[in-house]
Amino acid sequence: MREREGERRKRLTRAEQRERTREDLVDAAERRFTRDGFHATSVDQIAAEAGYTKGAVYSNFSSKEDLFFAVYERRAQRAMDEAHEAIADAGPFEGLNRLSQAAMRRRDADDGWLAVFFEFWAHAIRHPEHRARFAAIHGRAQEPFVAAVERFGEERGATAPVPPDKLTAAVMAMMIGLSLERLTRPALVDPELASELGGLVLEHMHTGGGEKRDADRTTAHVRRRRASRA
Amino acid sequence: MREREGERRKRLTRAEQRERTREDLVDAAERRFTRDGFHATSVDQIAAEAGYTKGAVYSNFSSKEDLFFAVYERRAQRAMDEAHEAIADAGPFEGLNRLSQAAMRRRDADDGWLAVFFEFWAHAIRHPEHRARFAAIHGRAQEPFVAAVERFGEERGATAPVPPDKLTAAVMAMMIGLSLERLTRPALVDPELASELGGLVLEHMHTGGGEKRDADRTTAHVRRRRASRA
DNA sequence: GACATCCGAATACCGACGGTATATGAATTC
DNA sequence: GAATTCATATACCGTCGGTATTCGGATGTC
Repeated sequence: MREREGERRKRLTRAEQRERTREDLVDAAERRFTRDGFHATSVDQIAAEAGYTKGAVYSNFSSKEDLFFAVYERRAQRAMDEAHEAIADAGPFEGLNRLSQAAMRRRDADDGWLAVFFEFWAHAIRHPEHRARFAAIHGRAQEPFVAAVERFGEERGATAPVPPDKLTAAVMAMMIGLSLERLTRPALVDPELASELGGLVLEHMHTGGGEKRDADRTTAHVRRRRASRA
Repeated sequence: MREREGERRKRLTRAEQRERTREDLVDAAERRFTRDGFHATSVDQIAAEAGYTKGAVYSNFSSKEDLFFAVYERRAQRAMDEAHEAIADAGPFEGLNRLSQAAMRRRDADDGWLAVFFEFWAHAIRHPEHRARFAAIHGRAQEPFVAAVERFGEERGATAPVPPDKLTAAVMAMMIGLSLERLTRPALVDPELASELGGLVLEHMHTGGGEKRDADRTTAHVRRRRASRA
């Protein structure tokens, strides 16, 4: 890694060198984190994989978490660009459709990232100094979907009883919960079920909720909620 | 902790002593794990909280994970007993209703456990030697709910297009995803929304899916699924 | 009841970890 | 071309999970 594509490092200015080191480290961190997880990957291993030592890491990042955030931010940005493009190209319906299909196609290849993402999420819950930054990226990554849900409602001419950001968060949380389950008990999760339930919820929330249904077909949960309002 | 309620430890037989030590350690582990998390809690701290040293832990448990499993198994057993009782007492409708209310009431108090549960789940995903045991407990803990979903379907006289264990796993995964989201971005998760969506999915799956609806009210996701079948 | 055995728990120790303080040497500045 | 700066390497720290060993009281035997 001391040379890259035959190009001698010596030719680089200090700022370029630093930038290249940063990129090398983020690349190596992404490979190792997704392969082995956050805790199981040591800072030494990442540095070695990139062709440096720990000193390079701590001179470019303030902590192991900061390095992970660099990976996360890059991945989130790419996903947002992809989502924005799909929705701008094909509108909210077909855009979400395409994104959902693409995610399904990538499913197994993304398991490593998904695993480390959950691991770091759990880590962030316990460490207030990282929680806000995690929540910020996680929230920003959902913005294209919130926008799509808004347009979905507009094109339907229906307003959901829940604001679009909360509705989007709920639907995505559902997908995420199913992904988490799939990593532990793969046979139990039908991949099509996830996207069908997502669609169901979205639809339901834009057709007046359960209020058009007759009482017999209402679940205990919903009935209890109505009772507690009265 | 060397004495308990004025009772001298010396009076105990060796087997009783060992059993008491185990209980003390599991109690201390539960307190520490739920308060600080799995990785942030050291085996030394747990031992000290229980009034022992690390030696006591490793003479009673094969690893830190084994100790966590002891905590998890005890909690799972208690939850199962509670669920079985509620459903046996009040039937699947009102039983799930009561359990859902009880969970809502405990919500904030259970955050610590929820956090360490997620943390360990992510840990188990990366460690095959613990994954099976985790999946077994996690699966067993859902059995009362699977049974309730089955009875729900029977009393409705409707069969869901998805087997009850998969349907239960999906609904619970949804709840879990929303809980996870709430730990990071509390304001974004409406607590009532979770149980309403759970009820919605359950109901929907026992009323012939979306097939009775007209085409206009079907989402892009569902339309795509139907198209891909044809 | 005295002695030998057993075994649960305490103690001492190990390598690996994240992080820090310091050293080094090449790029930059004057 | 000497002084300075600064990115990276190196040496070191406290803490961790886990293990090997030691210790001492309960247990079994006569």
